[in-house]
Amino acid sequence: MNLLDTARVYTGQTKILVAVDCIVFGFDGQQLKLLLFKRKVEPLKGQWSLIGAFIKEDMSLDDSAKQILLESTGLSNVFLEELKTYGAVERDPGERVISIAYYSLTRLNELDLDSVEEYDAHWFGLDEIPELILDHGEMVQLAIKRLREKVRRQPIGFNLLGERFTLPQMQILYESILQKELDPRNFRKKMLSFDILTKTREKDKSASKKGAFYYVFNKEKFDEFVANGYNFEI
Amino acid sequence: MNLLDTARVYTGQTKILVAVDCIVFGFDGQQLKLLLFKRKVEPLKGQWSLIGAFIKEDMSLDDSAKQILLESTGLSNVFLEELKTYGAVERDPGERVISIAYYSLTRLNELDLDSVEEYDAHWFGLDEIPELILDHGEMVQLAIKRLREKVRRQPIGFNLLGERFTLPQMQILYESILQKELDPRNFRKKMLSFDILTKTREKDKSASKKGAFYYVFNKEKFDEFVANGYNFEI
DNA sequence: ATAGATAATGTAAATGAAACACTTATAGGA
DNA sequence: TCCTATAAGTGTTTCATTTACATTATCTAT
Repeated sequence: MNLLDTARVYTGQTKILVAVDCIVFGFDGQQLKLLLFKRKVEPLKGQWSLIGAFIKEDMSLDDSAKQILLESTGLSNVFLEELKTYGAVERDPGERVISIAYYSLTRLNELDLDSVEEYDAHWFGLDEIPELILDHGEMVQLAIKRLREKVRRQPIGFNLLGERFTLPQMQILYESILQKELDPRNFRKKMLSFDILTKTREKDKSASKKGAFYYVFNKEKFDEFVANGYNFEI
Repeated sequence: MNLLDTARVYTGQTKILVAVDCIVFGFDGQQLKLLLFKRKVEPLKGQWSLIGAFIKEDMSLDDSAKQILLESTGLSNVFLEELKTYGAVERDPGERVISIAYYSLTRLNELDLDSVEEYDAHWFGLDEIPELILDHGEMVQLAIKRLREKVRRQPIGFNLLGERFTLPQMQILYESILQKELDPRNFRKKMLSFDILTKTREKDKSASKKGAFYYVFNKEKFDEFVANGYNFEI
């Protein structure tokens, strides 16, 4: 009997544990960071891990991911996207688990610190990520790669910044994601050319005496931009 | 009790049916086609569907997808990549099923026609795709979108052509994927500039009296190309 | 008043993409 | 065998985009 002979016959099929794991990125103004958790249960208790949970009978994958994020960080309405599904037979030593990895971009300063502490979490710079359980390290590396690709095509950087931000802040963010220095003149020119930022009259003076003007993301213009089939290369 | 309190406690968790569905693309020399199957079992028997099967206990997702493809088309060693995982609670009326969609690019002329016929399959042009069961239509649309993006960045076109091919054939393929006409001078210039094609001495005379030279894909040069961090915009 | 530090700005050169038309090779029929 | 029809093959110019690069402006603190 081969695979297809039994296709779509529901009874007698193997059911499997399914989990969602979240790769949570945040930006602290200097560098891109990753939120990791100390695993609380056996096996592998005490080791660093992504946050995740099993899928419940009555919840979709996307909703599960959203809820995990809400419970662990207090954040909702964040950028959250499926990364890849991991389904090697022996990937979890406890029992077979298929895991759908999601990655999210969060505003680090809006985080609910109580939630985070409750779960024994810690932010790590990308160059100081500890060894992770199972295939979580692989998930993280793929997420970083995907983020680098995506940030060049879509303006997802806003998800990592606060409501308002300065162009120098934004440049630092892009530099920390792409891991390379960008020319400030070219960066500003390009970023402003999309015409999706609105300059405010206030300045952020925390980083310099002169101060840098705050900008806000202009959703209406962005929606037009998307409708016209955007191209957002940095 | 919230989601995270129970995270990674294996016992007592809900197990779920998990399936793999394959979107199979092929190119017949004129247009890009999609392989669809008449569903053989209830519910929804007789309707058009992607080919798929439930995951067995002892097989990874990737291997399941490979095997499905092998059984239904006789093809192995084809381009096969995860597309997205579909996990809405009510997506399957029979019972909850989480499905990992894969898409593959095959050489239509190498297909095992017996296998295909045995499964009541049919090739459809992208403009004549019938209504599909469940969320398979959505999967197909996403796969087409992904293919269009991907073909601009990676030389996956080779997977849809035979061992050897002419540049006009290749241009038709790209035009049928991207759904727009390309300038033959610019296309050839660009394609040859990657330096991953080797010209042979034979010509294909089926399409013209003059005949077009066959080229073959040069894997060594391509590997160099990849190693240097390619960029394959068409 | 000045020094120090970051923000803000423009232009020229190089590269890459797009637009465009004619010549070449061959088979098949006159 | 010569002519015709048909698709294959080829270069150049224009335009747009990207990269490289240096100075002035603004403000605070001393």
